[in-house]
Amino acid sequence: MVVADFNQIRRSEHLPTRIAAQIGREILEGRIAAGEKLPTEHLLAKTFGVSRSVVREAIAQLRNEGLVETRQGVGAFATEFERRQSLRIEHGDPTDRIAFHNLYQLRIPLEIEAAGLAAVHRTSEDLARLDEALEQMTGAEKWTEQGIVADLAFHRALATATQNEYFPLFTGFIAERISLAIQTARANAVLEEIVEVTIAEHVVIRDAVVSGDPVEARSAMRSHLTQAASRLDLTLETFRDEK
Amino acid sequence: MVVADFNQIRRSEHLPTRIAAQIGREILEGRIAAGEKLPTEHLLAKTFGVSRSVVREAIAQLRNEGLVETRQGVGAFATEFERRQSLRIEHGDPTDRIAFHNLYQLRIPLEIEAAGLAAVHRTSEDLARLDEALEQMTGAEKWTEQGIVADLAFHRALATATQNEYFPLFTGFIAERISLAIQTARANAVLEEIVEVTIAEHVVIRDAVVSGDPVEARSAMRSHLTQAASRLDLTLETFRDEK
DNA sequence: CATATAAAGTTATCAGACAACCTTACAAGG
DNA sequence: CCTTGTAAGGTTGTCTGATAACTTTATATG
Repeated sequence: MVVADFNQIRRSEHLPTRIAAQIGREILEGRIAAGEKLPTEHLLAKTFGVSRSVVREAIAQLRNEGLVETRQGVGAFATEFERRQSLRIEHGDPTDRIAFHNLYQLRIPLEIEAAGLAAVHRTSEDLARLDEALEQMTGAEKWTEQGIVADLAFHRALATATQNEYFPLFTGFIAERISLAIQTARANAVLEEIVEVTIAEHVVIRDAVVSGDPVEARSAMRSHLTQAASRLDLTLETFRDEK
Repeated sequence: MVVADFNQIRRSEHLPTRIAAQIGREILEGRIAAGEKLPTEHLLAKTFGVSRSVVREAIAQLRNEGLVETRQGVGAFATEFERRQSLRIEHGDPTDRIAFHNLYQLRIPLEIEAAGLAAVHRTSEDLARLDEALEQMTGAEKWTEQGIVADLAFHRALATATQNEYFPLFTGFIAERISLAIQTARANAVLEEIVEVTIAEHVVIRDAVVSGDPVEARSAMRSHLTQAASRLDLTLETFRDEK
């Protein structure tokens, strides 16, 4: 399919989404103050020139994002600042250096804790998954796609081994973001050269988990993350609590 | 349409949200495979015993959360694993003891890290917010609603002080869940008696943040969390990394 | 003055229709 | 055999109008 570029035909995308975006902008930029009541659905429908269904769907979307709250028989209100708690994270620019740094900063304590908990709670199935990921890592000729997948699998297996469902949820989300950013940054070239080192670090973590030593597992994970960070030219504060 | 049919969904709270939750569960638990097509809106409406509008809103919600994708004229599909980008967490049973424990377990490393980072990066505005929360905490006669709000505000201010947008996002989300669970558990009676102790713990954290000592801030937060956990009859493993 | 009741306004839900879009099948023509 | 046109059917997107549920406010009633 190598044809002329007809993609220019901007098919108007999802009406409710566009309207939700517009109303959301009004709120975020303060033209609709926090706590203030939005116009009624009827009025919004008329001003936007669409049906009430579309407006309703738009409002539902905003409510889902935590930007508005609706009360039947009363109206829709812009959510107060303090209560805006949506865990929705926009797919921002993957090359955003600061966002990347912040994500990594968040990841570190979670992964370290996960390593410690995994060392205590891991089952034999967990250990099998860890070894499987390590094998795939070793099998990968270079640090290509497969290596990245294996890396994700390793950390996911570790998070699962905590026996705490929230760890795979959170760390998986973060790790995926990070690895995506790395991929788009084309840092692969750099990584290819140090596969052996990376694998060695993972093996240390695995051994600690196997032997059931949480302190050692945490230490191994900490050093893995800091070294990986330095390979990515990240500068991070890391604290080690004495005694 | 005259007869009662109690097999259908009870109308206690927002219908679309509940249906979205149910369909979402079907997807997350694999009963609807990734990439598979969902039943048509008409069919879903009939099986749930609601109108198509409600089903549409439910699907819109799921689409918002990145769990389904819709294509006009074709259908709605469960999104492939790789493309799922949002963190979806069920509003589970607040009294679920295990979920509560797991949430707390996740919270600990995050809050500790946040305390350390806050000690390094806090601005004067951050410190003002911390003190404001502390004042409200002190002002509260008993550990009532107001005290809980102040507690949340304190931890939110601390997370904001990290200058890392992800910390308030994640910790705020978790903390709110936890406090909700506590409220519903009617543990207020217990808490009322130890307000002074709780406030004192917060003051120690604040002082460490003010003096810019990350290690001390972490230590203070750690002890606050572990003691709060013991007041809630939670047993947690905590690891302190030696040197 | 307190309480009950009515009225009006708003969101929630329902029902049915048409529009826009996609897929498929099949016929027509090369 | 292959390509193209056409029709049909199914699905989501949008519209319209109505009813139910809920809240607030005003009014009447004792």
